[in-house]
Amino acid sequence: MAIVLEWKGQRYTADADPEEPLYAVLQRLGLPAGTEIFAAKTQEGLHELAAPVGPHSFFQLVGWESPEGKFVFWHSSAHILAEAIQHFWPDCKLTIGPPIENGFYYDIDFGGHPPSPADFPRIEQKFMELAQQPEYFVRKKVSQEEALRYYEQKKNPYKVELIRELPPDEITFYESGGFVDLCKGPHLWHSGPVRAVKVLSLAGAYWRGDSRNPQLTRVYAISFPSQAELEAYLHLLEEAARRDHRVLGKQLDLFSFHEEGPGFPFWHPKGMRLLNALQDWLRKKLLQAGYEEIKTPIILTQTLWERSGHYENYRENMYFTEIDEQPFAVKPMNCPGSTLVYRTSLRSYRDLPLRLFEFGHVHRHELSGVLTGLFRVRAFTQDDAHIYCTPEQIQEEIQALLRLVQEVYAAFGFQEKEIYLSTRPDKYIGSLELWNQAEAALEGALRAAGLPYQINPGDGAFYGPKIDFVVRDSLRRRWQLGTIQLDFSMPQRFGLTYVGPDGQAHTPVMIHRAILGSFERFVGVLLEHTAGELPLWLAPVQVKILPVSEKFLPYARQLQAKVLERGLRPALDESDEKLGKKIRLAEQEKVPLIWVVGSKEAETGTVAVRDRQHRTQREAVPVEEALQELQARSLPPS
RNA sequence: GCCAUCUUAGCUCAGUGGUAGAGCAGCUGAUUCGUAAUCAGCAGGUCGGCGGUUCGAAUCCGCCAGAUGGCUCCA
Repeated sequence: MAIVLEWKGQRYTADADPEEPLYAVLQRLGLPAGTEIFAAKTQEGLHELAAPVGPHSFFQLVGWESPEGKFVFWHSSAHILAEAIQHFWPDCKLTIGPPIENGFYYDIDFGGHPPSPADFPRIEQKFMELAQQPEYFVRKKVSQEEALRYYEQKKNPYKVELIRELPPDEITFYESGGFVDLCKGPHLWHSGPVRAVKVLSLAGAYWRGDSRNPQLTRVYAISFPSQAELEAYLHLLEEAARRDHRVLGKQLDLFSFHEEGPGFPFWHPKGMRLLNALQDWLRKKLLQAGYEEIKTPIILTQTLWERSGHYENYRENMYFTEIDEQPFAVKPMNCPGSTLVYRTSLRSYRDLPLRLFEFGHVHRHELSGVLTGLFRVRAFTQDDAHIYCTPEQIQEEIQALLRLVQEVYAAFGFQEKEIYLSTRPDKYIGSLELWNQAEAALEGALRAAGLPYQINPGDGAFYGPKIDFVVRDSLRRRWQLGTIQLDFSMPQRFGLTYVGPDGQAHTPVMIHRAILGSFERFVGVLLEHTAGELPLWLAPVQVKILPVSEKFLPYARQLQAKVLERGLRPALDESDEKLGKKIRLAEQEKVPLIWVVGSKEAETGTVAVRDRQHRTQREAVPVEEALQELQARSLPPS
């Protein structure tokens, strides 16, 4: 039977017996079976090299370069990891060990004696020993009884539980070396290409992801076809660590955290300069886009939250207090406050869409274990807005929003983004008709904007469908930022109405939306994205003025005043240090522009400009010219 | 909240049961300097907190807090 194989864009044809393993065909063609080629894709999915050719007539061969190739590679690596661990912990109970985006893990019940990081080297050593034998992965179909007997004898309740849930005639074991594991595959033909491994970390993980279940030890690791690739990956991790916003926040003196307020960021002067630059820019942009700004109180009566449904659904995450013996709550969201503003006048359809934004400071009692720098805090400022409109206006509003979101992300250099449309869940409120109309409006807007998106069926909120935005930063890490959510519930709960052309009261649709998400989190993302090299329009210190000696301080102060007059952000080094030291410090602060002033400059009314971005130095630039250049380059993207 | 690890001077970190250390930063003095660290001196710590073991604890044990990596969560 003739089959076609594709490898690296080349097509190969071969005569194959359906019974013979795929690797035999590849070997006949002289293709690097098992070394560079890890598996094949057919119409039915992934096909391992050791499996018979079967009825398929076309095979797309995959190796390290493809996500599927990595998937198989790391899946097999997980088995080897388990075998290595079992060598040192013979009584440990294996559960599951899948490949993930970067590497793989294995969840193991060590029965109270888990490994420690000190054990990683010997695990890695044993792993490599096993991988390089090499081990061949052999698939075995077993009956349910046989499978159960095997794991009951091993006293492994986890595998027993898994087996009971599998279709009885689809249970397979994989054997590699002396190691046997319940697994549906697919796997490498053999472990030969696994030439480097790193055990990364240990973590607790609940059995089946349920916090009521026993906690297992998750061992994270990653493997590569070469030592060089492992090293490149470790360098990437180092680079990510170097860009850690928590480290940069300290180095650049932007913000801090304290035991006295876990999860509550303290913003320092330079952090406020950055935060304000960001907010000033976005505020202007929103006003231009037809929004109006509001501000609503931080503390509101508990009855308000009961009415909004937050008390019912979100109580655990709220902070409560008491005023004049009445129960109050600290707002975890801004929407109820916004609806109170909406209700202060009788709204006409002519007033809609009404776009109200609020840089709202919200407090949420996040679990202590999830707090992470600025990424996950207990108090943050959302770039929140609520748009009240008629159902007919949804699509146009969403289209305008999509344009706005694109513009905002582009301003920070986030080129790659992913968009997710989440649709009606099983439990929902509102009429089916309204849902269909809303989903069609969201999808229509995405289509009209020509934006690629993925659908998360059933992942919408109970009160409406939503669109989420995920950007990729300069290290290609993903960050969820903005969200657009339609809400049919809140307008009803708060009795919001508008008078239609028919003179009757109608219920408006509410669109909740955040573009940056929260300013705190966004600053964190931005710091990691830029490695702290903030663009001039955001830099806390745009220009640092360095007098060559104290004699030129008066001239330097004049310059500082001129920069301040233009609403820009200077800093002045008044220390009694030599110029070299001042330059060094300013460069470590990642200040975009440095003005050096000494006798020449003071006498001629000039500055010497040192430019970090262009790595240039220019002497004797007239002050006015330098100021104009600074101002021009500090303009935010429009 | 759960699991693991960590917490020493403002910062970065040494210090494995026997008198708390370094570099940077800070202060004082000298120096007045031209594009990535001037020199000298000084000061700075109930070793996260509380309790225990011990003749003796930064070091060993327990509890608490905070942080880090995960899990669960993120309406």
